[in-house]
Formats: sequence, C-alpha cells, structure tokens
Amino acid sequence: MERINFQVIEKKWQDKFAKKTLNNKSGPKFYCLEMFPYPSGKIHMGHVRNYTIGDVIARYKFLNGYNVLHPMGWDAFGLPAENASKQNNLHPKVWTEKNIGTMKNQLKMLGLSIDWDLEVSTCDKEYYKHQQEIFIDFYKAGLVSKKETYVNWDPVEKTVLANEQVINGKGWRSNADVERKKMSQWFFNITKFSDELLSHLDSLEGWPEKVKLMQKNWIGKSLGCEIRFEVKGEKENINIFTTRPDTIFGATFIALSVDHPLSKKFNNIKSFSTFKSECNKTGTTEEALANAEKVGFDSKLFAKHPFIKNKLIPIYFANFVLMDYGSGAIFGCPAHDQRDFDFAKKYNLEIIRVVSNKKDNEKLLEAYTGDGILINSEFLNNLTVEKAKKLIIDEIEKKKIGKKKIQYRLKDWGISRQRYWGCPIPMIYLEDGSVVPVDKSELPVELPDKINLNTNGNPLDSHPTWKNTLQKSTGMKAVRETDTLDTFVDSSWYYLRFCSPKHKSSPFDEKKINYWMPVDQYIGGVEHAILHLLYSRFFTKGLKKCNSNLKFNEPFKNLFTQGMVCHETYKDKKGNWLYPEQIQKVNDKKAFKINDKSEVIIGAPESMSKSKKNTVDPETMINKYGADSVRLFILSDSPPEKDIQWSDVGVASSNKFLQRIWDLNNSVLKRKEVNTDQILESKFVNKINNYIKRIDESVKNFRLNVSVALFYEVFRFFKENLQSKISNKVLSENMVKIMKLMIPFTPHLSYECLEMFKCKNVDKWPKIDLSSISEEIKLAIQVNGKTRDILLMEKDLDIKKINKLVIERSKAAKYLKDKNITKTIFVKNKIVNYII
RNA sequence: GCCCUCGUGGUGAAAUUGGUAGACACAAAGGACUUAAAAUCCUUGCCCUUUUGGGAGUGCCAGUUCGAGUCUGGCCGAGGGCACCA
Repeated sequence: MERINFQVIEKKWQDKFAKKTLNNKSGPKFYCLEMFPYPSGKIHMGHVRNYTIGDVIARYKFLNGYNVLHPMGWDAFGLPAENASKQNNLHPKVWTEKNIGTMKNQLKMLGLSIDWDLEVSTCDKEYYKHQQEIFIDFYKAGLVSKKETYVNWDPVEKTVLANEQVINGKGWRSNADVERKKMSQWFFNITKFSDELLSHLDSLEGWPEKVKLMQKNWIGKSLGCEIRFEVKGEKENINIFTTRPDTIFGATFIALSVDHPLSKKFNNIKSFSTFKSECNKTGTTEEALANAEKVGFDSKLFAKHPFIKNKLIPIYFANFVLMDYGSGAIFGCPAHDQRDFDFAKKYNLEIIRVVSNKKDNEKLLEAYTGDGILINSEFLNNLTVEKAKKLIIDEIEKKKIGKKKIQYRLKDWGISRQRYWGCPIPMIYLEDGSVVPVDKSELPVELPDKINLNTNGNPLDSHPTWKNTLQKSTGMKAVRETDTLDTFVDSSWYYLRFCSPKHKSSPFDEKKINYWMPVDQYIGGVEHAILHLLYSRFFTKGLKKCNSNLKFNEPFKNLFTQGMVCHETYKDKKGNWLYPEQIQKVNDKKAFKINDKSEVIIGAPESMSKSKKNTVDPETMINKYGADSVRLFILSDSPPEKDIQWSDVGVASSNKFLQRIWDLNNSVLKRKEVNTDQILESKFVNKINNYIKRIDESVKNFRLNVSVALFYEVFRFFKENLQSKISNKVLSENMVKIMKLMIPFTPHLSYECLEMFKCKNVDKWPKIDLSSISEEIKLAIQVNGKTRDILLMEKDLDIKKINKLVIERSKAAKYLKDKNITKTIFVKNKIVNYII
C-alpha cells in the first residue's frame, strides 16, 4: 500500500485553510475562543492541546451550520521580554515580534481553523491605545483609584515583585529578603462589583462547578456585624468587624493591626516602632505567615466592654491582624477561636467559655468552634449560636454601637507595575499638584523606542525625556505616570477586540460585540480560574457601567478548562535532569543515556516544564508524524479536562491508525463491484449511523477521547465489511460520512480523502439516518441478579418471546430448570432478571 | 485547619436514567508470516479446572435494591483551592 505523504497533503490543505473562514452567514453565531498565548518563543504541547480542542469545537460547530468566529492573538506585553532583552541585547519589541512570527507559523502547521485576519497583539499601539481609553473611561466612572498599599518589595532590585516571584520570602533573582513596603499604586476598584461578581456566578451554567467555587471562595463573602468599642480615656473608638458577634461576652482582649489609626500615638515610642518594623519584615507569602509566631505589643490601653458594665479589656497590637481586611481590628474570644486561644495563652489573658460543648467542666486545651448553646452570656444564654447572632445584632443596632455588615475578602486590583514592557498608564501629574487623565485626543501614550533597561527600578522613570509633557488643554507642565499596567489588563478585554479588531474610533464596534458576545465557548487552562477570568468579568461589568448599550452581563457563556500535558522525567545518576532525546529506553522501567550508556532513572510523569527538561517540541513531532497524528493523539487516551501523558509511542500509533484509514479509503476506491445483499447492506448502514450518533454525542459533550475510541471501532467495523456483499456505492457513501466526522480531528487527511471521493457539500456534518430495519440487540439474562448469558436477538421483543428464547437457547436455562420463578424483572432491550 | 474533586487491570481509560464492568488504546507474553529483521495480523490477561465451566472482582467497611463502578453513611488514600480573613 502507498504510504500517506502527510507533508504534502498537510501543506496543501493549510494553504486552503488560510484563505477560508468558518463563516456561515445564515447560521446562528458561535464565538469559539481559546486563551491566547504569551509569545515566549515556541509553542509547547499545552498550546497544542488547548488549540486542538478549540479547533475541534469550532470546526464541529461550523459543519453544523453555525456562523463561527475563531480568532487568535498574542498576549504580548510582559517581563520575559525585558529579561530576554537584557540577555540578548534585543529590543523587547523585536524579540516579541520574532516570537510571534515563529509561533504563528507553528500554529498554522497544526491546521487550525483560525481567522488570521482578526489577529491582535496587545503590544501593538493600536491595541493599547484603546486600552488607555478604557482606563480613562473607568477612571471617569469611579472605577480607578490611587492608594497606598503594601507590596512585596525587593530592596536590592528596588522594584515591586509579584507574589509568584517571591520564593520562601526571598526575591527570585536577587535572593534578598523581601519586605512589605507601603507604596502608592493605581487600582481598579474591582470590589465595587463584589456582589455582582459573586451573584452572577449562578447564571454561568456552562462553567465548571469547580471554577465557580474557586471564584466564590476568592470573593469570600462573610456576614457579620460591626461593633464600636470605646477606649478608656481616649476620644477615638475602635470599630471591629466580626462574624461571631454571639461570642461577645467571651471577648477578653482587642487586637489591632500595627497600621491601625490608633497606632499613631505610639509611633514615637521606640519599642513600638521596633515591633512594627519586625511585623513588616515578615513577607506576605503564605509560608512566611504560617511560620511566623503570633506576637503582640501591649498598648496598656483598655476598651470598655459594650455589654458588661465596668468591664475593661486590654488592647494589644498584633502581627496577625491585617489592616486591609475589615477594619484592622478584632476582639479576641480565646475560648472559641484557635488563634485567639494561642494569643491568650501566650499573654496570660482571661478565657471565658460562652458556647457550651457539653464538656464544660474539662480543662480547655483548644478553642471550641462548633455549634452549641450559649452560656455566661446574660440575655443570650440558652440560645443556639444562630439565634444568638440574630439577637445580639438587633441589640447592637438598638444601642447604636454598630450594625449588620457584609464583608468581602476580595481586594481591589493593583495594576501598577514598575516596568517598561507594558501599556503606559495614561495619567499625568500637573504642576499644580493635581492628577488627571491624558486628553483622549493625545492617545496613545506611546512607549519610547529607545530605552535603557539596565536601571534600578522603573526604566521609564529613568528615561531622560519621556515623562516630561504638557497638558494639552491648559498647556500646563506635567509629568507622566511612569508605571505601566499589569499585563492581566491586556487580556481582560481582548475577546471584545476580536469582534472588530480594526475598529478605529473606539475599542470595539458596539454592533459587532452585541452580535458576537458573549463568547459561546471559552477554552483554557484551569490555572486562570481566578485571576484572568475574574478580571475579565470585572471588565465586562465595568464597560457596561460606562456604556449602557452593551447587551451582555458576562463575557464567557461556557467555559472549558483542559488538563495539562505531562511527560516522564529522566535523571542521570548524579540527579541531573535529562531531556527525552538524551536517553534511550530499553523498556518501561529501564533506560540509558545515549552518549555514555550510563543508567538513567525514570521518574513519574509530571507536567512539562523546561526546568525538569521533560518537554517535547511540537514542531519536531509534527515534522515526524504529521499534524493530524499529533492532533489525534493529544485528543486520545485522556478526557480533555484531565491531565494527559505524552508518549512518543502513542503518537506513533495514532500515525499508524491514520495510515490504515488512508489504506482503507484507497481500498474502497479501487474495490471491484460485488453482488449485494440488501439486508446486509441495511444492517451495515444502520450500524454506521449508530456510530455517527455516538460520535456526535461524544463531541457535543467534550468527550473527545471517546470520539477517538469510536473512530477506531467504526473503521475496524468498516474494514471487516470490505469483502461483504455491500455495493461500492453504499460503502463510498458511508466512508464519506465517516471522513466528515473526522474533519474536526484530522482536517488535512479528512479533506484529502473527501476530495478523492469527489465529495460535494464537504462542510456538512452527516445526518443521522437510522433506517427502518430493526437492529439486533444483546440482552443480558440474569438469575438472581447474576448475569448467566447474553443473547443476541431482534429489537423490542416482548417478555413472552424472550422467556421462550431463554429456555430454548440460553445457558441460563439450567439455572431455571425445576425452579419456581417468583418474580421477573424485565427492562426492554437491556436485561431480564429471574428471581428464584 | 476549612472547602472541593477523585479512587476501575501492568498503564491511560470506557460504562445514557442504578441494568452485560474493563470498550478503545499503550505496554507485556505467546504465536503466524519471513532465511532473518522490520512492518502487519492473531491470541492471552485475577483464582480454581485439562477443557466445558465455575468463582471472586471497580480503595476499605456497612446499608438501600431483584440488581450498585453508579445511590446513602462511615473509614482510608491521592489531587486541587483557600488560609493569621476576624
């Protein structure tokens, strides 16, 4: 048989795909979007999986008559470009554009149905110009503010670090101890939409429950109340937020953040400022916080208990109280909060039980946080926790010392970055001290081409002239904001730009986005479950606030999160990681190093990463096996939402399968006509249609690994019938149907085969046509619930006929002989169960 | 610590509403073809039995049911999210 020449075939069809879109003007719209990539250099297997899954959906919808939008672009701003630039002495722009060129070619090699006319790159000034417009609109709508906040500060590099760049409390590059530093930063006031971001999750029926739950936890709504405590001998009060107002009678101390307004009185006291700086030295990472001991500073001040006359409770400053949650103050109830308990033990504070756990006489060894009946709590006694909460809030409101309150964990989104390769924040600081947006007619605020990146801190700030400007309307001297926007801003609205990527006058054409939006299917990694998806949802809500003509509330109607691509790991005897191409496998457990034949230790499969050297280059694989084989393999074996293990043997076997399909197509074309048997033909057609139905359902439900398994089955079945008494016409017609089913998976081969069959209406999903002849079914025969035989029979037989068949033909008969059948359970076309 | 998800052969995994467990594939062993190899194809897969056949079996223990991978309760294990969050 002729070998399939995939290089030639794939090139031929890719040229055709380049000139074709998935537009079906008359059909309903379908916006299929995959998360766009960061142009880091080359595509990796994760991209291959993401974009192949997306391509299957886009092509499937197109074949089913939808008007499909399937764009692609580049998340092109970001720090790696600056780092690469310092290393290679290449301008970030040049480096980025080079990578885009490479990766675009690689994506084309995969045979994706991308409409490249819609391509968008976030570092393009035509893109970030509109982003600056949105920023100004948001600013005018009160969704932007500048405020002081704590950041991860690297004292050596003199820059802010993202949380991911802080490893064990140290800067990832400088290895210096990261400090918490207060800095003035620009923020998007995402918390203004806390409630909507939470409640609208319920409308996202097409999102994985897992992702919705993660967002819900992240937003972190908690119900409670605020209570005002008077401080003895001071004018200032302390406001405290609590979710456990029922435990107020167990309150034995108050703890404040070192940044609480009351701390001003202590700033001149040396021991306090030492304490405060110690607190700030603690990093903001989880590890640092978990390891940090709970320590306090006794203020020697006392607060008046709001419900117990003449009772005074001590006030401490404590390192575990955060200024940016609630009001930076808590009341401690040691008996019912573990952290308070630890603190009280350390400083010998009073512990009063107020919720009974039926072991009230035993010594308290840890805080009791469960439910129970209130004790030692005056008018709350004998109430449940829930009822006590209600009553105490009523009392607090009656006494006017506080009120019911909803608190969110969600914080505003800090968007300032002290970096060059990002979108400049379009704000200017005027001579007279005011801070105003750049006039819209002056946009874009462009990045300067010439830049020295080897500066301490922000390169734009060190630029000799860039930041000096004038306000257009007044001619007043001004200084530009030199921070750039977090790159998550770039990706928060790109899906809108794709609807009208060349629109000049505004970020998007209203008509276009109201037609295409929301995205019908969004596909990407679960690692974006919170940040990117939450930010995008915020942007949609923000834009809607600025422009009431927008007709959608949420950007992504259906979300699919695909799993990662994993690969075995290899190490030599010294423990150094090895690339797959450096080793030779003997069998599953044994391998050796190619250059010196030394032993190699095979490790567990882990997600592909450069540091573990367990990566496989997609382009190499495409060149070796062809894009269709790579696509087919990445969809086989594992369900798309789960991790998949890459294996070269696996892709090779996909390749062999495609070769068999190719051979089979050729065999059908060259087949000599035979005498036909009508019944056999009908059965054949029926079975093929049954497969079409199952494949259609599996694609619809994202069970693409099952689709692939069904392809194996249907081709095996087809091959078995190649010599049967079935006409060439019927065989050809059905082969065409199967090849159409495969278009979304292996577009090159499918279109090539369809062309060989001179198929018209290529881009039409086959109709399911279950012919009238009844199919044979398998019926399970059970006795007392145990399957004793399986009988092949006509469909839809009644129980009487089946009883007869069982006695005559089945192996179950011997179990029923001379037995009294007390009950018969019969499920049509499935099972019959005799109870004896 | 809190919340969520998942446990099926040597491996990745299938299994509409509870109704044939292990489809499909990888790996392995044996065999066919071949002078040989590659490629291709076939068979096998836990326990007992020479075979026919029978038994056990979806992490463990119980329960509901004619019937449980699927439903309920408890336990064990793995993965993920959140966390000085008041």
